[in-house]
Amino acid sequence: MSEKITIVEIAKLANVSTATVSRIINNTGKVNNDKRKKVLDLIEQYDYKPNLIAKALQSSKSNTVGFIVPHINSPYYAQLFFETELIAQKQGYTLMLCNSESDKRLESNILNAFISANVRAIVFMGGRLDDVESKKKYLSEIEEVNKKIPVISCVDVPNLGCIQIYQEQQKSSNKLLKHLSEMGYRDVAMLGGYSNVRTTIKRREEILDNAEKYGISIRREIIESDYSVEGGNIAMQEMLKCDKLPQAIICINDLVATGVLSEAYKNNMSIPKDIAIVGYDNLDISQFIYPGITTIACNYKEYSKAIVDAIQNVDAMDYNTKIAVQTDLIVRGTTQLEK
Amino acid sequence: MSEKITIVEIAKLANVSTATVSRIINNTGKVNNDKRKKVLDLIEQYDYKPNLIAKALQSSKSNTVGFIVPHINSPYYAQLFFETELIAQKQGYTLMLCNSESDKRLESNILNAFISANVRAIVFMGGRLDDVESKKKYLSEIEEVNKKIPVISCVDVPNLGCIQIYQEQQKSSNKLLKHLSEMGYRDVAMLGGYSNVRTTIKRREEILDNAEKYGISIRREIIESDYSVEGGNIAMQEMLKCDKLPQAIICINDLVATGVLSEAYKNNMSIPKDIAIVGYDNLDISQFIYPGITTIACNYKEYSKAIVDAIQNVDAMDYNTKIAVQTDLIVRGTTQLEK
DNA sequence: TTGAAAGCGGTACCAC
DNA sequence: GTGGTACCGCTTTCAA
Repeated sequence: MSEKITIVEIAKLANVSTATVSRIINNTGKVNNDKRKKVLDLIEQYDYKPNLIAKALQSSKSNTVGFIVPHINSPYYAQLFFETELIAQKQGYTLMLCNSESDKRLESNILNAFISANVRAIVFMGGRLDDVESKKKYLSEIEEVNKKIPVISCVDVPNLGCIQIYQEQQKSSNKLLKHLSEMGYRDVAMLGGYSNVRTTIKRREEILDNAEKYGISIRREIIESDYSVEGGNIAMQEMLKCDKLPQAIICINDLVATGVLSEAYKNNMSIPKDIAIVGYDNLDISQFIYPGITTIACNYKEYSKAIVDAIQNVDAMDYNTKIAVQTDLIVRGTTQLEK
Repeated sequence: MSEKITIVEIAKLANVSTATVSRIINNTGKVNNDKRKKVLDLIEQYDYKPNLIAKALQSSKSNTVGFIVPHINSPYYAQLFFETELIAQKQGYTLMLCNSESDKRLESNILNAFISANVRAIVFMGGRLDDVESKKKYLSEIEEVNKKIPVISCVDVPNLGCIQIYQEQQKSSNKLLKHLSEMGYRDVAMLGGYSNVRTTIKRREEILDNAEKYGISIRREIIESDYSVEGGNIAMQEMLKCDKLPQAIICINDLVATGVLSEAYKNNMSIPKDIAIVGYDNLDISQFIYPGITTIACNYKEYSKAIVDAIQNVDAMDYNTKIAVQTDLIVRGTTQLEK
């Protein structure tokens, strides 16, 4: 390994002090033009790169942001992370991503790593924060962390003292119900997700609370499942045992919807004639899998922008800032026959 | 924000030197038991966390590993990253993930960030390294980086002086051809991917070079596409314009295969009766989307393990170490009717 | 404009 | 066993 060159060497070679080199690199303070040129040349020549660790130590501020997601191999988190990283990168931030597996010990390790790494902010996407059973104690742990390092929660958690940025659900639920109603689906079931997950509860509530005014009746019994395609497969198998199938199924997300769709094909059903299917998130695949999944879309770009904005302005923001990112209904082939 | 407590404060409070506290924290050297207990109590009480930045500065070694992927929202990279992170985390590493978008400037920024952050190693997944047209100049830049920080390439690049870990393709290609032959598919087309991508070229070559001995003829013309479901949609639309369809299509990956399958459904085709479909990678979805995609599977766990092993033993490894991770054929409904 | 020097929070060598 | 202290690479104040 070749030795890394430091600011001291550059300074020596240029016959100036490290202070001057520092000024040149960071464009702070005035420096004689000849010296500037000489130093810049040397930097070029020796391919000098400032040691960000030293910089971070001295300024007690790094340009790193910590991300905790339950599973990055879930396309929803991947998409959101991806968009966020694109924006954050342009602002000079580097993101550290860790998978918590929603596991207490893992998450705790990650938090410590982030604190020790002096990250600018910690962004929490789902996981234990999304668990309605998470104890007061846990929430106050998060608040403790928030005292040292700004925490941004991507889940709407009541009474949690940190910045929260999450998806708006009400308007789009109404749009969805209106759409289903117009298409003539009156007997509708919900499927997938677990009843201890905040985001899931919220989605269900918005549907349940508003269905009546659109003349839609929602089946009381919800077949639960995890949030994967496989979950959709299994839940749909269960659903198919019903005496009378609903006219439409609202799935907890697009992956589950994909699984439901797939299982429907397996049983030679025609979509949406035999049954209509709806998802949430608007993953890439939802658009391209036949016949296209009708979905309540996450506005990934807006969401990511809000996150990065929060990271940048975190010091000026109130601990209890809540930001709801707009969502929208996207109608595709699983609810509406192509013309 | 509450002030972070440092080793100096702990030392003062315990009436010992920082050296002693350091010894206790790191379990290096002997320390009187009373003092140890006192210090440990203080650490607990004040929730002291050593500043990893300072540690990294002083040891000129961090526990961070840099990952560069073209798109984390590609499920293949997401899956591989996920598995790697799980293992790496257990070994005490934190991974930094950046999306290069295969863009020269972005990638360059990322590399600088990684170098400045003093990462233990840099893992390259695809991207520009996978571009067969990447200039000698680019490769020697990578080798330059490799002199400062160990680089691990997940692409098999001839004449590149760094550790390389990639998927074995030959055996599984033969297995695939054997399977297709046994199922009676003689007229086979390849679809998807671009001809400037090393991994793609390799996959195609292995098929082309071995088809004959299994009595299979591969169509000369390859319809290209990007590596997404949409790419599969579009390529399949093109394919359907053929006078005579092939009996089977080998797609460049599972996403493309999903797109092809979807387009086939759209055209009321029956799979695999009308046409058989094969993919690569074995994504989660391939198993659960009806009727299940036959695929050449990446062994994610083994692959990830090899990567983490390399990170740990990088200093002892030869610059030119090449490791081929085994792949395997998984037969599903797109080539074989369910019994 | 410029440089000397004091840290940032640890680690580790050396002396006691 | 233990403490003093130089040092990791950089920024920033202060004085010149």
